[in-house]
Amino acid sequence: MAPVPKPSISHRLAEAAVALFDENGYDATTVDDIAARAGVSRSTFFRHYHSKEDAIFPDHDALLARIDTRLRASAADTAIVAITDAVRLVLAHYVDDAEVSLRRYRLVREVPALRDREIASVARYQRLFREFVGEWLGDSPDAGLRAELMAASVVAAHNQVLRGWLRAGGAYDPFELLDHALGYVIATFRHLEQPQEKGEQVVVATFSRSASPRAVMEAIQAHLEAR
Amino acid sequence: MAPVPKPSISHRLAEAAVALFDENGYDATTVDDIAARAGVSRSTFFRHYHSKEDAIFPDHDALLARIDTRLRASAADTAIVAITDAVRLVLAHYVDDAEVSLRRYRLVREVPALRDREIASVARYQRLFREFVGEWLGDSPDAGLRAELMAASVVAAHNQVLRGWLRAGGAYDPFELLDHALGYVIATFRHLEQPQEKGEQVVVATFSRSASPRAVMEAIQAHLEAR
DNA sequence: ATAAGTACGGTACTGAGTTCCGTACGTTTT
DNA sequence: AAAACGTACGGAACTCAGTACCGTACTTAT
Repeated sequence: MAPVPKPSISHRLAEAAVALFDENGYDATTVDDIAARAGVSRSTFFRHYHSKEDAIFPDHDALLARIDTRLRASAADTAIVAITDAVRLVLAHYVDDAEVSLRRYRLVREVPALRDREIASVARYQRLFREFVGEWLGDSPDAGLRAELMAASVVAAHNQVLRGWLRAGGAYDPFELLDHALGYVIATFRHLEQPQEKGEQVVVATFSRSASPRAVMEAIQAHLEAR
Repeated sequence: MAPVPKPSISHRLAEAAVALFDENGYDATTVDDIAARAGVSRSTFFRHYHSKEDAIFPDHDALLARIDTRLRASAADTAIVAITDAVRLVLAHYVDDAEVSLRRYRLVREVPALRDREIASVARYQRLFREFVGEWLGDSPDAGLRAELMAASVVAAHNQVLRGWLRAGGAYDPFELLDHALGYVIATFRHLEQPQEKGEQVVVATFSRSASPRAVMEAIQAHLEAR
């Protein structure tokens, strides 16, 4: 006999949860309702998901693990590539399941408890990036601060692109925007990281055309003294 | 008669909560315990705090309101000053009540529910900064992205300084470190904001001394075409 | 065939949070 | 002074999330 394509109980529970949340709202839906709709008992629900919220965020842990291995698999000189790849991995995770992502987005936007949960999840990604960047920067001066800023910026860039895509109903390909945003971030920190190797570079500055020669000279002098 | 210095019920409840959380842990402390210790009923607790967690974060709303008014009270050309002031306000709020902040930090670090709550609170500050910076930037290109990045960076800088201070047990004055971190952030974005007035500026670039003339020419051409 | 492991159902319990009612106290109105 | 009113608290009853425990069916290894 052809094996019946029996969907796993976890999937049935997740589907039941989303459907009921859509129909009746999050608060008005009890775990009993979800379990009943999925055709299982309440006990079974809590065996598959540790909480009612978990039924909507079933995959953050798995994705975090993938990000972690991706980051650890990179050499020091490809850290930026690794981070870019990792962020692209996260965005792809949403885009690949656009249907689910959009439904969840509408839900998360309305239910404070879910929004807080989402924010907490994002913080875990940020923490992962921070630790990775921290190791990458080693014990250079301000390494902790720079790691924090880079991680926050990378995550913020991703979130900005993702939110725009979600608000637009997933109507376009967000990866070019992501590359643009990440390029922005990388350019930002390249400016800051470059002074590290200043001895190897030509010092350059930008001035208004209207600036007086004297102001230009003062700025150059200030810059030379500051390095 | 001299009026007895009767502490408000809210204060008594907060003190009772913190004391019990310290003694028996967060999960092992029930709302009944807190109310009993404060000498009131369970009903009264929930009239003063909407949840058990609220008893530890009694002041985020008030601080958010202060930040909001501080930001709105600033003109466009002093936006950076306003943000710096606002962040300093937040840090001061922790430093002024060092005792409470440190106790809460130890607690929040151990209880996942409280940690998530704290993260969610931070996100609200970030949202406030983002909206402010967004209005400040108007509809310049990439305004949304830049606002997101600036807000995230400012908050990250603050958190990095605050966490270091908390980990050190509040043993030093963190405001110089905050100024340093914020200076870092401001310098970062100053580099990026300058190209805004590109029409009024001389286009300049930085190259390695080892770069071939051909590579330099290609980069310049790419830049000119991109603007 | 027996033993062990796993997955599910069912029951009972704790505790957070809500709703509603009653009451005491102080303030205003007439 | 008496009545009307608003406010703050106590208390009871309720819903529901989450946990602990036990029993049972079904599968797999030995």
